[in-house]
Amino acid sequence: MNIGETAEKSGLPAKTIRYYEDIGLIKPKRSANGYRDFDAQDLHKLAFIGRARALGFAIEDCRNLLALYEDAERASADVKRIAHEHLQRIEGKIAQLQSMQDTLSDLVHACSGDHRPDCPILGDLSGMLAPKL
Amino acid sequence: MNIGETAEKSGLPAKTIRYYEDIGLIKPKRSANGYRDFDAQDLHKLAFIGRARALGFAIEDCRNLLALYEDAERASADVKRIAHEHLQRIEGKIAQLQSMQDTLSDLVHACSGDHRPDCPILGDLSGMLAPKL
DNA sequence: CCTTGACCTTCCCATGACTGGAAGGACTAT
DNA sequence: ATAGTCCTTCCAGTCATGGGAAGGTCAAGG
Repeated sequence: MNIGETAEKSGLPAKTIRYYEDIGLIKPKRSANGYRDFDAQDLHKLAFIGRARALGFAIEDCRNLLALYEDAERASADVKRIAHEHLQRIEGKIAQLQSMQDTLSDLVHACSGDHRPDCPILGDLSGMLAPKL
Repeated sequence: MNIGETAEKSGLPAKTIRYYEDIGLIKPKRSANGYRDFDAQDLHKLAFIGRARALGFAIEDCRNLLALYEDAERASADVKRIAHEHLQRIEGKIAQLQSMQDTLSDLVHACSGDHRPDCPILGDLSGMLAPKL
């Protein structure tokens, strides 16, 4: 299977699939003409990576998860640890974004948004207004 | 004021301040010895940028916000539009992260996390288990 | 005057995970 | 033969820095 068909079936862009080969996540065979030749297992791996990426796992996490997936002797504890650490990173990011959201939401609501120059958003950024305690 | 003192007072690393000069956000004077020489206005701008960055605004947003801040004839509507668009991007990111969090949280709880190989996390990633409808 | 150490300068490289594009070879259909 | 689509590699860019090398400047102490 050529890269175009593989891209379509996996849902990943061809560029991304080449990149994954570059960094050693997959190792497709080559046809006589030099084209990459993907088999069902390559496709399965790509779909695995795609789902892991969609859950926000970093590439290195994907590499480790793939290795565990292919290791029949794995301990689920290892998988759980990776996922749990990732979950905590996500929770941290959500908290950070929600803090931004809270402040921004207040500022946007406080801004009249008309032709006049007065603006609490700029006031906050300039440090001239004390933020809420 | 040299860059070290400016970094300390603004809370930004000296590297970052040099970068901000590179991309034209600030234009500090130079002393005879070639050192950057920051005045109160430079420091104020840096603090402004620092606060905007802390709210997640992109550098280009910061540039536009700074220009509006320095324009006495600005319309607050322009500021509000930038902030509102940014707020929507943040809300989108939060929603995306919360969706990941939901799935991951379920998977992590469902994984026994012991020495055995059975793992619903890998099951989900491999596409072998139907996710909840 | 010389040295040490702290500061400053510019320049280039690395990050993460791709994405875009150029230059050129391979295949298919007419 | 030619056109069009696919494939290849390689190089550069993204975003907002951070790290580190090589070298100039300055203030203090001996």
